[in-house]
Amino acid sequence: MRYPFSEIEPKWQRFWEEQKTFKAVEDYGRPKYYVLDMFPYPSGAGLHVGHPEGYTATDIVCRYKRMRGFNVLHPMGWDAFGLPAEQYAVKTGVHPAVTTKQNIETFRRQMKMIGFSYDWDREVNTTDPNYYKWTQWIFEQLYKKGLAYIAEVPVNWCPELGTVLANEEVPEQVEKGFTVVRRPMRQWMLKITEYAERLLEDLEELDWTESLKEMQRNWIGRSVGAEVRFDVDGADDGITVFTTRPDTLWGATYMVLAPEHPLVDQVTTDGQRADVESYREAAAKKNDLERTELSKEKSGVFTGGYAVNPVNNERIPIWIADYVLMTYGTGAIMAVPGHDERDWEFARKFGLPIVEVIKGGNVEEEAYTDTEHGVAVNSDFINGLGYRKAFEKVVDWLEEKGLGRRKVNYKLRDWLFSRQRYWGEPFPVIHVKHPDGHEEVKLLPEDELPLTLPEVESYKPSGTGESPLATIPEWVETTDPETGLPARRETNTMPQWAGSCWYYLRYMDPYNDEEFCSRQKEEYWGPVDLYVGGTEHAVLHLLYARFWHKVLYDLGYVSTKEPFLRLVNQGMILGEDGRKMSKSFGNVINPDDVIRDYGADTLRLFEMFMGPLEQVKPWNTKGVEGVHRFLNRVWRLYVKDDPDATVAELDATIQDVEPDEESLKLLHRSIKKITEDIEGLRFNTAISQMMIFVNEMNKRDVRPKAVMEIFVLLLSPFAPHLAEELWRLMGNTNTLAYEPWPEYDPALTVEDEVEIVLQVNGKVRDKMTVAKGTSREDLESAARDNERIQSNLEGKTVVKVIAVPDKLVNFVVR
RNA sequence: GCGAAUGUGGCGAAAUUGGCAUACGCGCUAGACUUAGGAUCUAGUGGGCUCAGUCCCGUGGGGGUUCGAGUCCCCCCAUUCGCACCA
Repeated sequence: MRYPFSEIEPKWQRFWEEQKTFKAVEDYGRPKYYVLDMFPYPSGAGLHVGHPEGYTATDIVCRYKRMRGFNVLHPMGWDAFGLPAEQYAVKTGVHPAVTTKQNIETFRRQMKMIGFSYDWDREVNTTDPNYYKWTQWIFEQLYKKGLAYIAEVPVNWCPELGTVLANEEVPEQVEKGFTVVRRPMRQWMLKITEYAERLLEDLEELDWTESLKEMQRNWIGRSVGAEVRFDVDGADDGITVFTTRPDTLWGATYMVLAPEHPLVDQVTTDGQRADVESYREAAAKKNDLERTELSKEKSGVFTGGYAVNPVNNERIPIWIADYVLMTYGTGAIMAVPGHDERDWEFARKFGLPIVEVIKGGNVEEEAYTDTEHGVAVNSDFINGLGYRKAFEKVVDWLEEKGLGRRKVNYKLRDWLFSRQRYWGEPFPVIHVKHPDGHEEVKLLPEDELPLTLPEVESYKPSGTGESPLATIPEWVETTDPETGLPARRETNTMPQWAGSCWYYLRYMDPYNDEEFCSRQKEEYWGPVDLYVGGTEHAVLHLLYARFWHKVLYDLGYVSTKEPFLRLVNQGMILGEDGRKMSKSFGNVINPDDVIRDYGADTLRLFEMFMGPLEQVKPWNTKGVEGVHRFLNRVWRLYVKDDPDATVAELDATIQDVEPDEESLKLLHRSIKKITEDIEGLRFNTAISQMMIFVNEMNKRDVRPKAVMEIFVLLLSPFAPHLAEELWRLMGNTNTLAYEPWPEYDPALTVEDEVEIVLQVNGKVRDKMTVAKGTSREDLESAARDNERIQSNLEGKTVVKVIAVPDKLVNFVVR
């Protein structure tokens, strides 16, 4: 027999919705707790079982925190700009807003079916003009602060999609069979690099997993070194390189410029020009991916030019090679083949000299790069010094001579912030054409925002590399309201990341027409106390959002340096076959089916019971049945088993009696365990404890009502529908959502008697039960009286006795 | 190649500060109730043996520290994730 989940669940969902049980209201006197889920892109496929994993975890925490007296903010919304809806529009002509709306309705319906306690009155949608008005407004602040600029940059152009892609989007599209080529284009960029140091430093104070912080650190990629200038025939300013190993300057036997380096033309001699040109052309045709894929084999060409090594005035040849990237450092390096693996490979291939300047390895065999043990040789005034000292001495010397300076470099690059698409936020910008021919970028006045998306005939890319917006002259052509001069609107739109950079702020004050969020509300609700989402956003979304937050902080709009205090990545849920869930494997589990067959509470409970939240784990239908059996058992514990009953009645075993000692102890141990596990997000072990409680109570003929009532509260964050129903059954008239969370009595969580293990040489020989807190001495003498111990000690010499109260006694014998 | 994480029964997984390894669930075995069971309940379930014993082995492998190691230290191996010519 199954409990009637299909009646109970919709009933309580309706109740919560009608009563607005989970509406969050600013109540400035009460402590707040802000729990945030990464809002989804509402795809046409609907929710999959991966979504509810993190959402259930946060829902449990929210329901628990409410019972703990916190004013909980727990909102949901939609990251609804994006390529799939636009691609669909290109194919079918259906406006992306239409498909987006349908998809959102599906998502919302599915989420409500799982019983999540969101405050749906705070729902946000990044494609809503009332929302993106403020995305545009924040962009204007960035621009005014000098953090947004237009640059002609080589971009990843995808002809099939008719758009450029961000570096991080390239592999995904290439995998789908699209081609991606390099092509220079006018783009909006955001100066995230200006915040590199702070984005790195402030990671320290965050309660994020170490591996996540490490990913961000690697992405930012800080490295400390020096810039050094080399004199060059034909280049007045010489060539500046960045190096982290200025201590190896004496070993620099050649230089390498990136093929795109602006000085290549100047240093190239006529004799080498043809070779250099053809190499540069070949390099330009490759995208970043192809360049790295060919990394196994080094390539390059001699320019014919020479530079002078500033430390020893030796003439060294200048090469170009695509293993040097224009986008990092200065786009030029000094090559030290003796002590850099890449340079060593290159020197070997092209027969360039390799000089040892750090002692410790064999530079004929391989590059020696050990900075811990190596000692400088063949290096004039730093001979004999280790890395650190040599580094400092050389840099001091370079600075003194004006040949170089200390420098910190970052891998992080400025953020390519425009896309040639229709379905994104329009830039609130016009390009004013002045009579003298020059163009001026002007922001739209703030009171004219939002600049909404116009209707278009066709969603197809314009084909010129511009977005479909470029095909609507009546939208593009405008006049500057200030000067009356003709102007063009910006036809690029913002990338999908823009809307998700600040949505957590809008939830705090979603209907505000005057500001993106009132300062008072931000100070109350912010920062986010707990943020849960997938690892796929470990770097980009979280870095971009932190960047915007810091800018808003600098401008005085938000009160904290960081937006997300505690962050947890839930692990992916795999298919039953252990592979990633995918249509092509046919192993996708649909939450709707699970809810239909077993109910939402079962889905929630199983998602949490599978294992630790952060771990990757496979789905298992048998396991779903297992937790469903558990919930049925809970139901039977409380409800009279009467097939003819039309209304559920309390089971006769539940009696209003004084709880016995044993039940009380079980209850209080359970309260302790479950409370601590929720705080630590260890939902799987919290559920185990509930199972232990139920297994035990199942054996009883009499179940004290007071104990059984408290258990309902413990269960409620996990299986809220069932818990509400049982709560009502026990005579309560209101929702349990705001009942105080049960407290445990520490005295009832410890046993008065403990089992002591008796060991001889570390092997368990017997056990005995003694009063808790029995002293070492008493333990030892009791152990000596034990028969089995006596027989084991016979004929042996006791060398040592270890007695640990409440644990064990161990005799060490010879 | 670099960085991070993880390796425990047939499977998902537990195990405060080092102190009875395998809680809880799945699966499996046997039984009860049943016309029936893919319902429910009870018992059992790491491996081995000279098979009920005061036995031996056992947390990826090898060493070490300790009275005592899944847990601490060193060296390997495997898997997963991230980065990948970042000078």
